[in-house]
Amino acid sequence: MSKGRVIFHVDMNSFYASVEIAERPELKGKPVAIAGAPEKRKGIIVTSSYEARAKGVKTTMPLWKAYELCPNLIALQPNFEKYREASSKMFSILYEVSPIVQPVSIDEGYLDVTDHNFGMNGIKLAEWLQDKIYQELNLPCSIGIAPNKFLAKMASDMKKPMGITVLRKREIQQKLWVLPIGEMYGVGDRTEEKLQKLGIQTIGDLANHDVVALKQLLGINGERLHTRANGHDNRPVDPDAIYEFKSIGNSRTLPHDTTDQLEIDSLLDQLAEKVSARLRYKDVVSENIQIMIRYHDRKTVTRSRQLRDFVEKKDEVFMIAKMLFDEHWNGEPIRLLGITAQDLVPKHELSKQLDLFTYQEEAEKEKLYQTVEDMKEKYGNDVFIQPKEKTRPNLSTSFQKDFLNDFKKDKRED
DNA sequence: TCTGGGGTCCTAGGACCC
DNA sequence: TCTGGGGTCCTAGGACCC
Repeated sequence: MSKGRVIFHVDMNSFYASVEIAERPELKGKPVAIAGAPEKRKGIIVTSSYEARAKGVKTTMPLWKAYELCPNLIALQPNFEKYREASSKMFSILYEVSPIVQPVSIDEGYLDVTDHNFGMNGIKLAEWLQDKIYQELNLPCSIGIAPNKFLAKMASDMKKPMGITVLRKREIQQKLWVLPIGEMYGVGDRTEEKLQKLGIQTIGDLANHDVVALKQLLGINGERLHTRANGHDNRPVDPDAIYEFKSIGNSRTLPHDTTDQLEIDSLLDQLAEKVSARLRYKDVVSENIQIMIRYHDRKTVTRSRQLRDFVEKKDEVFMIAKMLFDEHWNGEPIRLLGITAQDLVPKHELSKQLDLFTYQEEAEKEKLYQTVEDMKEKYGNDVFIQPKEKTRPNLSTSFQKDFLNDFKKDKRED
């Protein structure tokens, strides 16, 4: 049997608010909240200090409601640039402990310290780490210590702020099973409702419930939750996970619901610009563009198109988004628009396919090579490892130009 | 004038193929 | 003469998390 692992889950406490307080000590001890533009309707609470939470202020609560509960609330505009910087400093400290770090969001991550403990036991090491983050960045965090990711995650939630919690396998019954089912990671409102209908109130109830019934109710997720509730989770801490992103999207809620074509086009244009810039920054191309339309009544639809070419340029992203929008908008007032690039492929993985396309074009033009065998001879078998079955008419030339010209003309005529 | 913006994973139906 | 079974791809929506 292999040796048990020692996993940390490090969770920054009310991160955005703490970063602001670290910078402005006069805010310490006061009810501070980070919220979107106060004059606009997107003014919702993103996070808040523990003093604000004590008054009932919660994440996603509209700002006006937070003021009702806590009249002396200090609401600050978010500064994500600043938070990203603090985040990267925090992760640098984690990497000083172990190279096996998996960031999962801007303010939390897993560490595998099984073989990276400097001869300390888990608690001593966690104390050292928590202290270092606090001394160097003036930011509080909670750390969960457990033999796997799920238990470490649950443990870090048990003592906040500045807590350190060990959750051993043998302590599950006493520390984990007593928690209400809604507090389990992976159980949201909908799942909680469904489980309660089976009479499941606590994580312990879930752990001891018939797994077949759970699978029937929740599909594969039922089985997984059951396994986790029993303390099993063999997922490794994966330091490469951050490089494997699946989609890049931008969306924005309009200042007011609109049916105005110019306003809509201008927003689509901005979103396409952002998505494209981020694709280029990450050095990937996309094979599938999705738009999201949220209507005045919050009803939300998504529409996507699988492409015959990879796209990355703003004009390409815009064109496809605009096409999808025109095809599917029902004419009702719109609250939010979004564009997401999916099916991402790193550019460096593309060269072989591109070579093949170029080659096919050449071959067609010059009629030099007529058969697959010819191609194999010239390029080797490698080019056929990932065959693209569909032939891909090139979307990026005349069609695109026509489309964009039409669009610009439409705009002028308005 | 209730509910932002960034993601991941799973499900389910229809088309299509063998 | 009335309809199997398996697989993949595409699309849309839902649940969940921070």
